[in-house]
Parts: sequence; C-alpha cells; structure tokens
Amino acid sequence: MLRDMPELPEVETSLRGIAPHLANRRILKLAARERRLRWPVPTTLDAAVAGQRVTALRRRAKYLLLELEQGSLILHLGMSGSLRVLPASTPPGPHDHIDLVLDDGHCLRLRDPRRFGSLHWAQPPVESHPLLRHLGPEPLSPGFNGAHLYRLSRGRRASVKAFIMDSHILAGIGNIYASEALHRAGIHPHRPAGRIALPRYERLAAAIKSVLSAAIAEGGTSLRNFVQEDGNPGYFTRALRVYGRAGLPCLGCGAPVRQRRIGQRSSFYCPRCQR
DNA sequence: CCGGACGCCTGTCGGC
DNA sequence: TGCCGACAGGCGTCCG
Repeated sequence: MLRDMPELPEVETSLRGIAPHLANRRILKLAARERRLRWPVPTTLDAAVAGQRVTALRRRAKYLLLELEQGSLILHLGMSGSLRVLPASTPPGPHDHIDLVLDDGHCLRLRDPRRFGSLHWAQPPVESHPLLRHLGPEPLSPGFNGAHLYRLSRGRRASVKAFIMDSHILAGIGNIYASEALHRAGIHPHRPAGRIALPRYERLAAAIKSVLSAAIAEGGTSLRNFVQEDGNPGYFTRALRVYGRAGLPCLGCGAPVRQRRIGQRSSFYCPRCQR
C-alpha cells in the first residue's frame, strides 16, 4: 500500500528520474487513452503542447512542472500515479493513461490506477496558476523555518498535524511525513497549533527538513527504475518510525504506537514520546 | 477567516 | 474459497 503513495520525496525522485530523458526534448504529441483523472484532461491541451521543446523540469509542492517554450504542464501524481520513460512503441498496460511522445523515440508514460492525479496546462508565469498561487513555502527551502510555523499558527485551534498538512501554510507535507516529523520532534499530533512555542516549532521545522531529505536521498537509489519497463518507478522502502506501526513498540521508548484519526486521516504517534 | 466534512477512485485486506 | 464491505489517501470544494 505504501508504495502507492507518492509524497514529496517520491515526486522529487520522479523528477530526477525523468529529467535527464526529457531535458531539451521536443514533445511530438500527447496521446491520452483516459482523460478522466482528478479533473478531465482537456482536449485543447493536446494542441497546446504539441511541437514544443521541454526547457526545464521543476517541482512545486507535489506538483511536477514541465516547462515548455510557450507554457507549462502541471502534473500531479495523486495517490497512485507513476511515471516511466519508455520506447514509444511499448504497448500500454492497464491504467497507462497518458503518453507524452518525445522526438527521440521515447515517451513519458503516466500510470495512475486510482486516477487521483491531474494534468493541467498553464500560461506563464506558472506560479500564478490557481493550483500554485496560494501555496506556502517549500519545506526544504532556506526560507522555511520554525518562526514561519510559529507566526502563522498564533490563534489557530486546529491540530498541529492538520496545520502542517495545510498547503497554504507549508507546501507538500502529506499524511505519512506529517506523522513522522511530529514523532521526531516529540510533538503530539492532536496539540492545537496555536499552543506550541517557538523552540518546539524550530524542532519541528528541522525534523520536517531532515525526514524529507533522508527520504529523497534514499530515493536516489531507485532512479534507474524510471527506464525499466517492469520497474516500480521512483518508489522505495521508507524508514518509517511510527506510520503504519500501530500497536508496535515506539523505536524511541518502547511504548505501543497509537493510531487515531485526525480529520479523515490516520495518525500514528507515541503517547509517551510526543506531548 | 477558520475548521471540519465530503467525494473522487480502485487495489487490498479482513471477516464471514 | 469466494464475496463484500471497509479502508487507504491528496486536495479542491462546500458548508456552518
């Protein structure tokens, strides 16, 4: 199950995996076998991208940005999306919904069984697109720190876990890494965000950065899977300390890890280490 | 503005 | 063994 969830590190790994194969390539055409993703992929998108050269690839939150000469493709992998670079003649398998056919005989192929992913066309500047405009800072950017979380959390009664998963506050923190970062920082996920002092937010910001960085570093070992036909592109075993470990001993103190729902999401935490 | 609930979708898993 | 309901999740949207 976990392998099906692209969080920020998986998106970053996907970016690094496909980037060498797409940089400076020209998109001959878009071939869609299924347009019903999170939002319908508009047919007008096909003509918008055809013939354009890929000038850059970037990530913003969990969005992959393929910058072309006249605009950008915004791609979200949703909960089950994955990308591979294959010979364009490779027969598509189940759930292989979209191909970007390149000018070197290959294609970028999107597989997404649950179809929670999405694909959008954006006129420049891509940062002004409605999906990106209101996003908070990148967690791995130098501009993100504990003071940012502290300042925005004053007066907020929502749980700190919901707070750090709010993309307006901080971009790209999903359910898994929210639990992991809070455990490393020793903060109880249910604690109201407005009732946490600055030093603890500094610990939390550092934990967010370190857990994401470690996961990205681990993802580097799987980069070659992006060009393997039967590979499992970009996904890798995570070193998780609490997520999915309900009832198992906390790796810090041995107390049983607890699972509760916050909002509609499963949360995992150690009731002894996290206050 | 804020916080919480909802719904999209399908593979997997537990229970009977 | 087979079936079927519950569950998982990102995130835009809606509602109070």
